[in-house]
Amino acid sequence: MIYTKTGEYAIRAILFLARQSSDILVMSSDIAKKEDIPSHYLAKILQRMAKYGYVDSYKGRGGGFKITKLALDSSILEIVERIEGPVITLKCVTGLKECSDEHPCPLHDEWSKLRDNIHYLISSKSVRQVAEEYTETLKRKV
Amino acid sequence: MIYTKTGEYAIRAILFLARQSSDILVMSSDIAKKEDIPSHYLAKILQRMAKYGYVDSYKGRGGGFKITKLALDSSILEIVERIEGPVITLKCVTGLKECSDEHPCPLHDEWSKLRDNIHYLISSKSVRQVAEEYTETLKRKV
DNA sequence: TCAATTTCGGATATTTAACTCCTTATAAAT
DNA sequence: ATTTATAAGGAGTTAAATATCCGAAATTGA
Repeated sequence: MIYTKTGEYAIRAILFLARQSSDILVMSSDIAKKEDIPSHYLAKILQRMAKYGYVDSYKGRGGGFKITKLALDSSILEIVERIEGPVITLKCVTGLKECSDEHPCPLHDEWSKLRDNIHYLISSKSVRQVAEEYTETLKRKV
Repeated sequence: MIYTKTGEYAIRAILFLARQSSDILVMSSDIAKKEDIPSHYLAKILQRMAKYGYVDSYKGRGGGFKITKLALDSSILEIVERIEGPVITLKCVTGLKECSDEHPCPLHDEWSKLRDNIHYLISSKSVRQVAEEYTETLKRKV
């Protein structure tokens, strides 16, 4: 896996919220049900994301969460790293201690490229873009 | 990270053994010291690798481990997956439940390619090749 | 034969991630 | 006001990964 579960849950929740119309509030428990995420655990994650400014939260009856502009304009990578720390930290796929740009192991350069590609893949589009494109895809398939 | 620590330790140990001359035995504790791996923990991993046939083990005074042909001819991926199970299982970087080849999310195809590339990177060369090429690199740099 | 050394195998401990539960604060509906 | 519904926050539990410890078995050297 490339994220922790916590990070994965965070993204799933954010992308879910990003696909809702901007004026409604969604309850934590609804997201949990729809996305099949442990309810109380997700609640904690949303709580953190509210602190980071990725969602706005409203207490009390009729309350819930909605995504913020900040999150819509952020990349998946940014949000995940905020939640779980650096993504793909392994120095090199060989794990060799001495492996570095100066003393590269045989896989080092290729691995560096791939790692960059992964980071690019999840950072070059905004959450908004990903969500919109995904919605389009689902429509077409019907 | 792309491997668990256990998997990483296993590879480091295997690559270390692959770089030793074929007639000597190396003690678990030596590998641990040289590769900076928790000694007792590594011992367990070597024990498992002995069962899998990746190393031969010799008890008693003067005993230790040496790598087998099987391991030298295996890829890093094969060995890691034997130790820790499938590498990079996450369905997709978006984590979306509905995401699949039929209903691909916007990152799905690119991610599939990258995942294949990673697998190729760590499976197309044998441990022997990687070890030899790395030894060459280290020589040149002196 | 005995002592020393090394792996083996099982048990235990520690750490971290994942998950749950309970109480409080807040807001809306009755 | 009171009830109901929701998030916030703190504490606790479970599970899995990581790490340590110890006695047994095997092998070598004295």
